[in-house]
Amino acid sequence: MSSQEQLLEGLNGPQREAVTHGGGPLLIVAGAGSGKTRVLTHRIAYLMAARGVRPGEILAITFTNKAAAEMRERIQALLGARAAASMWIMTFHSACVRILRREAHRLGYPSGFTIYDSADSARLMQLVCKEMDLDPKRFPPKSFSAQISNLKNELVDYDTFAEQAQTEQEKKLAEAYRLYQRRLHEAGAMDFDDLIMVTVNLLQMFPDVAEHYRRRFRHVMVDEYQDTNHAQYVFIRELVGAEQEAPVVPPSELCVVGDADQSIYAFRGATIRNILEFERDFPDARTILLEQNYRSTQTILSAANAVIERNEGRPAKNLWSEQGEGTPIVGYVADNEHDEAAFVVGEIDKLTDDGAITPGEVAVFYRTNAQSRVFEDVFIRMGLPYKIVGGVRFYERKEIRDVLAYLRVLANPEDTVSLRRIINVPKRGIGARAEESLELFAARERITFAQALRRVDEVPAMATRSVNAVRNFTALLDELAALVEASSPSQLVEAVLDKTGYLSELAESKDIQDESRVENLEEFVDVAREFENTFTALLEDEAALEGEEVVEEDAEPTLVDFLERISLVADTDQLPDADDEGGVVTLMTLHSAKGLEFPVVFLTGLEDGVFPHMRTLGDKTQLEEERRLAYVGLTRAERLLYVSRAAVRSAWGSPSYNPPSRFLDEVPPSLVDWRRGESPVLSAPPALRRGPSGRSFGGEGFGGTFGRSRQKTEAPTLSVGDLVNHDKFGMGRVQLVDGTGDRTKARIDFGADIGEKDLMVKYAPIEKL
DNA sequence: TATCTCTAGCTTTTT
DNA sequence: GCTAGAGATA
Repeated sequence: MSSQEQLLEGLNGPQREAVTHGGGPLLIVAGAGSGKTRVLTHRIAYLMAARGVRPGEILAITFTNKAAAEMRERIQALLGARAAASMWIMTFHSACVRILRREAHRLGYPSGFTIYDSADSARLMQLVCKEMDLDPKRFPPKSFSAQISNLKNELVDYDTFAEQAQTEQEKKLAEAYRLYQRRLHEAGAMDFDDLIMVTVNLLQMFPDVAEHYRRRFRHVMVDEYQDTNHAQYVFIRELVGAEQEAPVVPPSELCVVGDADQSIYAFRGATIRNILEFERDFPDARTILLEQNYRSTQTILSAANAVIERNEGRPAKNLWSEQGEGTPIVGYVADNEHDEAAFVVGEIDKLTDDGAITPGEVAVFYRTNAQSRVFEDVFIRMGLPYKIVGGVRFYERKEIRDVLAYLRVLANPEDTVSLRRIINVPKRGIGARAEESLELFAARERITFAQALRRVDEVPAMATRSVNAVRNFTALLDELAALVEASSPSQLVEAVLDKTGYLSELAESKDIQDESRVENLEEFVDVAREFENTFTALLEDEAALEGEEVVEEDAEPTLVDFLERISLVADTDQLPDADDEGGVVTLMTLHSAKGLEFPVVFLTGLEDGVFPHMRTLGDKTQLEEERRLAYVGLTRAERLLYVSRAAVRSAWGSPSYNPPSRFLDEVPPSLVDWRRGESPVLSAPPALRRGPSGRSFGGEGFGGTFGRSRQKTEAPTLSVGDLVNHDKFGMGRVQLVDGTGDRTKARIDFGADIGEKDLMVKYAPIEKL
């Protein structure tokens, strides 16, 4: 059998077609569990075996590092490490950074530009708003950040936006956008959204750059295409060169894979449009449907199909399985979240005791990270091994960010946000006052903050003590900067910890928290060492591969390489690794669950207000996204699926009585075996019940009359334009009413001080005037 | 200038 | 129930 035949063996009809299709653009609509990654990797292998494509000509783009790592692994298994090493298999952001490092100088960025994550960019926006003297109540920096991020995802630059700005809000936003962008550029920094947008700009402004990458990447593949936003879509289009009039290089072959039903990132700009309109965007496109599911039992698929069918206007798709009916779904109604966690742990205990299941085969899903705490408590108490994916990330810890800020300043002295973060950390007597003087001086002299530091003697009204403190600080930076050339990243980390006195300050502290900080910093040094080892190995691989080209004599990883790795590979993405014996139970949010599969899945917190999330209840579009999220969760399960909810759950410190999730109602009852169908807690008198916000419905606590529950009798019927009075916010006017019955939501404008609020009419303490 | 205390707002989800 | 930022106090 030829190697080509081997590659096609075991694939079903549509899968084969997808692997062998050549020529025009290809859209693979891949239902959950339909062997999408298998098709992608086999397609790549087939391209090489049957069509003589070189690995260097292949670009495969994913959304998460997790997905990229998995694909690389599977390609390695198929084609060997050498071939895998010279392919670009990476996230959108990594691919763009790689292009930008080479080309961004054309737009005035240093090649070692800093990458600002959301926290950094929020900080910069705060500085910008302060500089503009904006009232944070009326113009919240956070909201500005969010809006600018949206604009960038739509490829709207500040000039374009300024032209169309009408209201005062928009005009201020336009101004903030411009200043923000200027500060970024001055700092030699880009935020996450810039990485995509600037790359697009580059490809559009410099034909030679576009041509270079078009020549290189003859085959472009995009995974999770339903999650692309507009900027990413244009990036792909430019890279492929689909729309040229008279192409110098013929368009590259494009192959995208996606499933509109699994689009769960619309909230950050992803548009299903891209997948729905693929055939219009790329003429001569071919679409192949993969509908056979190899993962789950028919019971699980039927449940998932029944739920997702409630979404309107989706192209019909019917997942089917040959795995048989399997076991019914197990349902459980707990009294509260502790009870729910205890049930989950109890079930896992039973399953693993029987020996039928190992902990590593079990996953517990929840909607928000906050829900993980209870599970963690119970897992620890019961001695069940577990692992939480996501949550508070290592690199978001204060001490790590502090050290990182030092490293970034060493790599890029103009990086203002980082510089200002560490200017007085550890405390060295440069307070808010001194910082402000420096800022003022910089503004007046039209120089950057970093330059102002160097001219501290000229700053007026600066205390001698402060001047000395600043001098010592710059001397410290210079001392560290002198080490950069000759040191590895890990040595630099150690030097920073030592010479700044950061470590000794923590070591002397009596605070127990600081002990774990020291440990985290030690771990960080290890991370740096680990990075050096793997990086050097990788470089050698690549060098060996491109044999005829110049082999770099010193394949030492630089500080910039290290920082980039940390910005883009947010966590040492802990995939559940099948290698270690038995493994541990995986706990994660539904979002991080995408792309994974487990024999046993617990889907928890199925309550209206939790999942679907409170903020989505009144909005049909958002609710449909929640439903897709439910679909993703349900389809992760291979053999055994549990669904559970809690009658009471404490949120914001006080209990809230949530109704069952509507998604539960959408699962055909015949598929669910309710271990416990209701909770006695539900029969508590209404006066004792509390709404999601913790306010009691009726009178105050026990004193209230049962009959006076606001739940049924007092929810006012509102229409747009009504005047209302709110216990806390005062008078307001109804702007918008949405939803029906208990789920009615109203947007009410309470005037300039408070602004608009979206309130659940049923729960909010409002009366109609 | 540094530290303590209080309060508001907060929880989606990720690169 | 927690945290970041504001304001008060030493």
